[in-house]
Amino acid sequence: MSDVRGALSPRKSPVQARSTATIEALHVAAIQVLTKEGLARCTTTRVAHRAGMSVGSLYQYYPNRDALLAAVLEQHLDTVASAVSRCCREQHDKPVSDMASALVSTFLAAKLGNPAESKALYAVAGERGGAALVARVHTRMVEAIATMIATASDAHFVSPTDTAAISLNAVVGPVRALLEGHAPPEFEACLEVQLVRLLTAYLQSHCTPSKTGPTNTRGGRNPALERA
Amino acid sequence: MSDVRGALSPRKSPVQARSTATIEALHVAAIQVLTKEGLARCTTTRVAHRAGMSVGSLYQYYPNRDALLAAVLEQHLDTVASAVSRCCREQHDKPVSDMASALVSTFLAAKLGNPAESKALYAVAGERGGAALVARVHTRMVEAIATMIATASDAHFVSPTDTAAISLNAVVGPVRALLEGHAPPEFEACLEVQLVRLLTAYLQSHCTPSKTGPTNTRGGRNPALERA
Amino acid sequence: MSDVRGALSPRKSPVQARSTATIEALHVAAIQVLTKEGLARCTTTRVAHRAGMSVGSLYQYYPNRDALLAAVLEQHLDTVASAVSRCCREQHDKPVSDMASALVSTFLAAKLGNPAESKALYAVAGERGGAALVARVHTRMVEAIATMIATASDAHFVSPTDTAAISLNAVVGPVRALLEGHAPPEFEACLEVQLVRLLTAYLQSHCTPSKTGPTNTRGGRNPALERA
Amino acid sequence: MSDVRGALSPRKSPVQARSTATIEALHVAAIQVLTKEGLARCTTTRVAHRAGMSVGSLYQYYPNRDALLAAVLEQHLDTVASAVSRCCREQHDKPVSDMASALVSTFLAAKLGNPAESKALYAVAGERGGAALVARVHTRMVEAIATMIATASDAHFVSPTDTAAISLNAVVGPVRALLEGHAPPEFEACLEVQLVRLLTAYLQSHCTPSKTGPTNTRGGRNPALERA
DNA sequence: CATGAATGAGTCTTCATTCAT
DNA sequence: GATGAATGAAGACTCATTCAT
Repeated sequence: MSDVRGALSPRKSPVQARSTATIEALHVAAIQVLTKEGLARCTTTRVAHRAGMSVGSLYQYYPNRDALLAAVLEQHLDTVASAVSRCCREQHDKPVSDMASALVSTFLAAKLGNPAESKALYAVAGERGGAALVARVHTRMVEAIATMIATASDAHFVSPTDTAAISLNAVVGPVRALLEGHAPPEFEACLEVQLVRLLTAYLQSHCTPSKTGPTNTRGGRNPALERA
Repeated sequence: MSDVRGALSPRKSPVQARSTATIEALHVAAIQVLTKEGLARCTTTRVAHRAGMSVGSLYQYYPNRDALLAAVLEQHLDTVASAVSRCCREQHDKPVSDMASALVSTFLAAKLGNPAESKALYAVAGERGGAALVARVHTRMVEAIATMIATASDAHFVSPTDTAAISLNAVVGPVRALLEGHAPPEFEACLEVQLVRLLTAYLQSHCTPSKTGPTNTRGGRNPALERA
Repeated sequence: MSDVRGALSPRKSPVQARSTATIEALHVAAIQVLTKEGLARCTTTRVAHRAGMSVGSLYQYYPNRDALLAAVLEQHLDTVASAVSRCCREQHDKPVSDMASALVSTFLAAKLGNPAESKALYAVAGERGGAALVARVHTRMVEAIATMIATASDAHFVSPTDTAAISLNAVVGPVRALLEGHAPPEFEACLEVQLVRLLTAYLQSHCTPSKTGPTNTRGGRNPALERA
Repeated sequence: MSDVRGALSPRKSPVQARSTATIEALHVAAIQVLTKEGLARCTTTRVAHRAGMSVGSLYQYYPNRDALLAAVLEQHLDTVASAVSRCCREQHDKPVSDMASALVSTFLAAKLGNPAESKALYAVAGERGGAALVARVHTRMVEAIATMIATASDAHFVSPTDTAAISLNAVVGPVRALLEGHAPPEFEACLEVQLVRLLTAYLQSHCTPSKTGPTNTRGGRNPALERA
C-alpha cells in the first residue's frame, strides 16, 4: 500500500485551514458528481467546478483523478472503520448478543447515514486502486472484531479472525445489496433486526456449553463445526 | 427491465452455430479483457480483437458496448441463479441444516468455479444497466430460497422472503469479499464451513420447538427475535 | 459528364425484366430511406434491405453508393426535364402567356407530384456528383424553353437562352423554397397563380409592340431593358 | 427554433477577444473545408486543424458539429438578411422599379460577394437544422420586402406577403443556380439586369392603373390575376 | 497561486465494400 | 447469382493533464 499512497495521496499536507476546507469541498463535490453522473462521467473538471474552483486548482491538491477518488474512498472507509473499531472496543467482555447488536447498529448507522455516498463509492472501490484500499480497511475492521469477540463472556472462538471476517462480510452483503438496489426498498425495514439475529445466531453457535450450565444443549449444536 | 432488454440484448438470435460460437468467443474475450484491463479499459475494440475479430463484427452481434457487457453479466447470473434454484427445489421438506449446506455449496461452486469471471463481472454489475439485471436475478433466487425454507421440516418462518434475502446476501457478502480481494486468500479455506454454520445458525434460530420434542430447548433461543 | 457516367451508371444494361424491376425497387427504396433517414443515414445496406434484397445484390447493379444515388437523381431529373421539354414543344408559336402557364403547371406537376421525392433529392443534388447532373438537365430544359420562347407569337427575345435560364430558375426558386420548408405551407395555395403571373409579366416585358397593334403601349415598358 | 438554438449555439459567449478570434477562425476554416471537401468530408477534426487548433478546442466553442455548421450558416444568413432589410427600409414609398433594382443589387452583392461561402452553405442549409434556420431568415426577409412593397407609390398589393415571398425566391433561384454551377458562368453577366427586369415586371403587374393615367392599359394586364 | 484554454490520444460507433459460402 | 458476415478506416466526441497568463 505504501507505494500506492506515495502516488495517490494529496500533494500538500493539509496544515492550512484553507487546504483542509478545499479538500473537503473537493470530496463533497466528488461524491455529488459520482452520485449524479456516475463514475465514468465523474471528471476532474466537473468535480472542480462543482467544488467552486478550476481544474488547475484540483491538480494542486491531487496529482491525478485516481488520487482524488482514492482519497474520497479512503475517507469514507476510514469513517466506517473507525466507528466499527470504537464500537468493538466498547463491547469487550460482553456477551455475543450485545456485540452483535452493537456491531450491526454501528455499521448500519455508518453506511446508511449517507446512502448516496456509500453507494457511489462502491463503483470507486471496484476500480484498480480501490480493492487494495478496501482490503486494508477490511483487515482493520476484522482485527477489531476478532479482538472483541475473543473477549466474549459467553463464547469461545477457535479462529476469531475467520469468524470476524465472516461476521463482517455477512453484514456487508445485505447492506450492499440494499444500497446497490439489488433488494427492494422494503428490505430496509427488517434489515437491522434480521442482521442482529443473523450475527447473534452465528456467534452464539460458538457458545461454551459449560458457561451456561450442564443441562444446556445449545452450544456446539453441530460439533463438527467447532473444528473450523 | 423489458426496455433495457430491448436496448441491450443481442442483435441476432444465435440460431446458427457460427453465431453461437462468435457470441461465446465475445463473452470469453470480454471476461478476459475485464480481468486483465479492468472495466474502464474494456473497450469494444479490445474485446473484439481478443476474440479474434474486428470491431465491426462485434457490433453485428451487440448494438453497443453496454449490451455486450450486460449479456455477459446476464449469462453468468443466470447460471448461478439456475443452480441455486435447482438446488432449492431439491431441498424442499428437508431440515434447515440440509438446506443451508446445500445452498452454500451450490453457490460456492457456481461462484468460485470461475473466480476470474465472477470477479470481473462485479464491476459490470455496478454500472447503470447492471444493477437492474442483478436485482432481477436476486429476486429470482430469493424467491427460490423463500419457497424452499417455507417447507423446512423443522422451522417456521414468519416472513420467508425477508429471511431468504438475508440468507442469500449473507452468503454473497463473504464470497464477494474473497473474490474482490478484500480478504486474504487463506480465507477461502474456511469459507464453506463457516458459511454453512452461519446459515444454519440463522435458519435454526427460527426452529419450532414443538417439532423436536418437549425437552429440547434449542429453538427460539432468543424468543424476541421470533417476531421478525 | 461522360466520365462520370462511366463510373456511376449501372453495371448491367437493364435488358432483362428482372433487372429493370430490381433497379426500380432500389430507386424507390432509396427515396424512402432518403426521406425517412436523411442522406447521411441512407446507407447501401438500408436501401438494399428496404428493397427486399441483400447489400451484395445492390452492388450487382451499382458499383457504389454514389452511383445509386446519382441514378436515382438522374431518373427524377429526367422525368422533370422530359415533361418540361414536351410541354415546351407543345407551346411553340403560342403567345407568351400560354407558354408561361403551361410551363408553370407542368413544372409544378412534376415537382410537387411527389414532394417527398423531390425534397429528398435536393440533398443528393448537393453532393459532389449531383451538381454536374443537375447542370446537364438544367441546360436541357433551358434549351427547350429557349427554343419555345423564340417562337412566341407576341414577343421577341434578344437572348432567348438567358431569358429561358432566368425563367426556369425563377420558377425553381419558389418551388424549392416550398419543398425545403423555407416557406410556410400556406404558400403552396398561391404558388401556381403567382408563378404564372411572374413568368407572364417577365416574358411579356419582351413583347414586340408592333405585333399587338399600334396603340398598344405595353411592350418595352422599360426600353432600357430591351438591350439585355 | 428555440430548442434548436439551445442545442446548437456556441458554448461560450464570445465576450473575450480571443474567443471571438477563435470563433471567427473556425467559421472561416469551416467554409474552406466545406468548399474544398464537401459537406460529408467537413469533419470536426479537419475544420479544427485548418483553423490551426485541435479538435478539443473546437468542442470548447461548439457542442457538436451541427452547432458549428449552424452557426456559420446563421452568420451568413444574418448578413444577407440584414442587408436586405436595410435596403427595404430605404426604399419605402418609392416606385416598384426602384424597389426591384435596389433589392436585386443588394441581394446579389450579399450573395456573390463571397461566392465560395454562399455556395458552400447551401449544403449546410439542406441538413436537418439548416432548413429551420433558413426558414426563419426567409421569413424575416419576406416581411421586410412585404412591408416595403406595401408602401409602393405606384402599385397596390392584395397580399404583400405572398408577393414578397415569390419575389424573394424568384431572385434566389437564379442566384443559387449560378452559385451551384447549374448555369454556365456567362450567365452571371446578364444576371442582374434580367433579375431587375423580372422583378420589375412582376411588381408592375400589380400597378394601379389610375396612377399612371386613364389611357394606360398596362396595369393588371391579366385582370384575373389581380385576385391573388 | 488560480485559472481555464488547449491538447490529442483514446472511445464508441457506423458504413462502404468485399468475398466465401 | 444471391447472401450477409467480416473488415477496418474514419468520424464525433470526451477528458486527463498541462501551462501561459
